[in-house]
Amino acid sequence: MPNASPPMPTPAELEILRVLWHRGPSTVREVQTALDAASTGYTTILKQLQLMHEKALVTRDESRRAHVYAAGVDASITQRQLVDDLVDRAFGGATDKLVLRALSSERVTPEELSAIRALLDELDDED
Amino acid sequence: MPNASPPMPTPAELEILRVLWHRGPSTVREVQTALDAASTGYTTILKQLQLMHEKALVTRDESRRAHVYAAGVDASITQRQLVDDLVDRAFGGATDKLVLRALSSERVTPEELSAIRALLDELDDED
DNA sequence: TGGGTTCTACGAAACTTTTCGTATGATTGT
DNA sequence: ACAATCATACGAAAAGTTTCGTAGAACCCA
Repeated sequence: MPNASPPMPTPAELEILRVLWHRGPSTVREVQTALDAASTGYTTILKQLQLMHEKALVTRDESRRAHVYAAGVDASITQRQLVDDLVDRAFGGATDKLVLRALSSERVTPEELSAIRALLDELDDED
Repeated sequence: MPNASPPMPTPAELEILRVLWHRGPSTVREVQTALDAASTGYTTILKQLQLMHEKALVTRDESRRAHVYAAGVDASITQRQLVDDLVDRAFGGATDKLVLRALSSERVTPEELSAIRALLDELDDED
């Protein structure tokens, strides 16, 4: 049911959003332990979530003592925004340039290539 | 001939790099006028380029009075880094997820889809 | 030659982001 | 009931980014 207006998440905020997207509504403690190595202090995460709440990037359930935070923005919408933003900033708006750059990375597996080919076929069928 | 170690460019730095990648070696004035609307002050761009020089993101030719700056990092390498970074931060390392998200954007033209399909075919041939 | 123009260098303000210390209130277990 | 524990709130330091004002050197030209 999320939104449209909140600002783009910063890098640290995105880390937190990924946790919330993955595990669903969570307390500060849960987010902290989910963050690899938990190298960042507890109050850092707390403060981060409080700021994100002000920015409407997360919602907060205060009914229990340990407040429960949930993502306030869709993963799909946010990811789209981030991709579009990078397309504009680094590729001058040419989406295909970004895709080509991503695909020529050695980090792409054959399975991933298959998934992409399947999507291409779908897009063709639509038109 | 560029390199590997310089830090990732910030958003404002990326704007400048795009100008240098596009027009080649340029003076501060040329970069400024190339930047759309030239809304940012001259000394701002100058300072930006000086900082980028310290970071080795650009090289500088001081033989003439108006120093000539050139990109110190490859477009392809930098773009790859930025894409990989976004893949990690927003998609948990799954490159295909980013590609799918990019392709399902309404901003992709049929020509771009063709280019991507061509690359997929190339990648298949290699294996 | 002298005044206006165009540079660079330097420093610093204004913001944003990230981090954490400390205070304080709620909860728990013994 | 009391001490230890766990949570939030608040403030602010530390770090990074973006912006520009001002000073002074180099250049141009009437």
